[in-house]
Amino acid sequence: MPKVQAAKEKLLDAALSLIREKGFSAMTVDDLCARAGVTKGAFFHYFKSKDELGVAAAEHWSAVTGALFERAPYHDPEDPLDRVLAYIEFRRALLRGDIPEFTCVVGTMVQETYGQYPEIRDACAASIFGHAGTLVGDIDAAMNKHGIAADWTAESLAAHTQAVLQGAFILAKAKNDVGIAIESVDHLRRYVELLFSGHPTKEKKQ
Amino acid sequence: MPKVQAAKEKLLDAALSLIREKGFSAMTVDDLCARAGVTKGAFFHYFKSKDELGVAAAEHWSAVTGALFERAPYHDPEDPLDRVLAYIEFRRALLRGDIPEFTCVVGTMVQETYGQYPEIRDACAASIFGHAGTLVGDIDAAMNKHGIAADWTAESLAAHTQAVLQGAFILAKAKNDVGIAIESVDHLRRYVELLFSGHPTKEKKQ
DNA sequence: ACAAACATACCAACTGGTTGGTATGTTTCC
DNA sequence: GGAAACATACCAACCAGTTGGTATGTTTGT
Repeated sequence: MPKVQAAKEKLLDAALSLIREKGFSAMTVDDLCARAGVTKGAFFHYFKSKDELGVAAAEHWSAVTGALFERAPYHDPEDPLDRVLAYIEFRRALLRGDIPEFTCVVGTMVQETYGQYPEIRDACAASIFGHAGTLVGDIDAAMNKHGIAADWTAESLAAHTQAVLQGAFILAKAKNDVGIAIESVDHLRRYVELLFSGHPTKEKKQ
Repeated sequence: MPKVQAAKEKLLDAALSLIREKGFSAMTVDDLCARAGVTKGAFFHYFKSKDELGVAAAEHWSAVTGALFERAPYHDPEDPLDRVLAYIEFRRALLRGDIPEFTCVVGTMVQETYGQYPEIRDACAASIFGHAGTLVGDIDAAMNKHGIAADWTAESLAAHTQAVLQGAFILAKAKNDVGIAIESVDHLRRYVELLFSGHPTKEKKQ
């Protein structure tokens, strides 16, 4: 059982949960080590500084969520609009449990770091907009199929879905209640439905 | 003329700008005193703890923004839907300058404090949902006038506007660019228009 | 009217615990 | 046996909060 880099993985996982619970600034290196069950020596063996861990945590988050969304079932529908709506429904279904279980690590972290740690900010941006980018293909296909010529782009709608989700997390934290977040996601779904309603698909309807 | 409570006001104003710049946790009491131009003694004369300042800062933010929105011109239109759309346009117009100039203090603060300082969280919630509450009357009136019987409430739409704005701030911080926030507000405006389009007003149309 | 008593508004220096980070081991794997 | 993977011990700077003060009002008793 060689457990290569076991401490590093444990530290990164601990970082994700601690950032979700108390944010990046309030999370101390000692917190991190305690939760990971390693010592400070291990921490600074793998990370030159707390900032560097922040960047690594954002990248770790991208990897973890990337895998989750890649294997999620919302890609299955044949119709691209159905895939977009299934994505939103999937995000809605993820809103369960306590708040730190469903909120976004990089959304939380970027609020505290955008002005002070540009490298963390950029890693968070890569995570958020990288994920948004995975939606662009489906939105674009839906726009084409439904013959939509709009003053908005697939990219901007994809980004908007992330804005709604990030904002929903903030409202849930403030109200200490998931329900308010679910309602915003419902508004988002309704918005996408309205955007594409009244635009029959190219194939089915002339 | 020893300016009654001059230090307290300066400390609260300093808190608003510092929280917007670096968040609540990363802001130290020394930071606050330096920016306010007072000493630590003055700080602890007015606030028992940093937590208590957090609560006071949220309330101060409520007062400042409350006054701003109360005297804003978006209340002028006679049609309630026009007032709602004018509010969104007003929020859009506020998205100018550097990021700390337009982002939301309580939205930032609640992310870091919701799990550790329930009193700060509640003060932030009161600020956010108190402001959202000022929209409910207009939305309700618009729903009545346009004869809308929906599976959503005026309250939930009002909250959703705040979710979009909060999320837009996060995206702007991540991308270090206001533009992405403006695009989300445009999506929000389009959503409200779509919700009420196809529902002629009760008076004008039969 | 007036001073003693008290309250408010602040300041400078200090404290003990915490923080990110380092220096120097010891163990584990190939 | 040698390097990577940790652990132990420690430090200087920083942190929230305290102490003990001064200066300037305001209230009260007479």
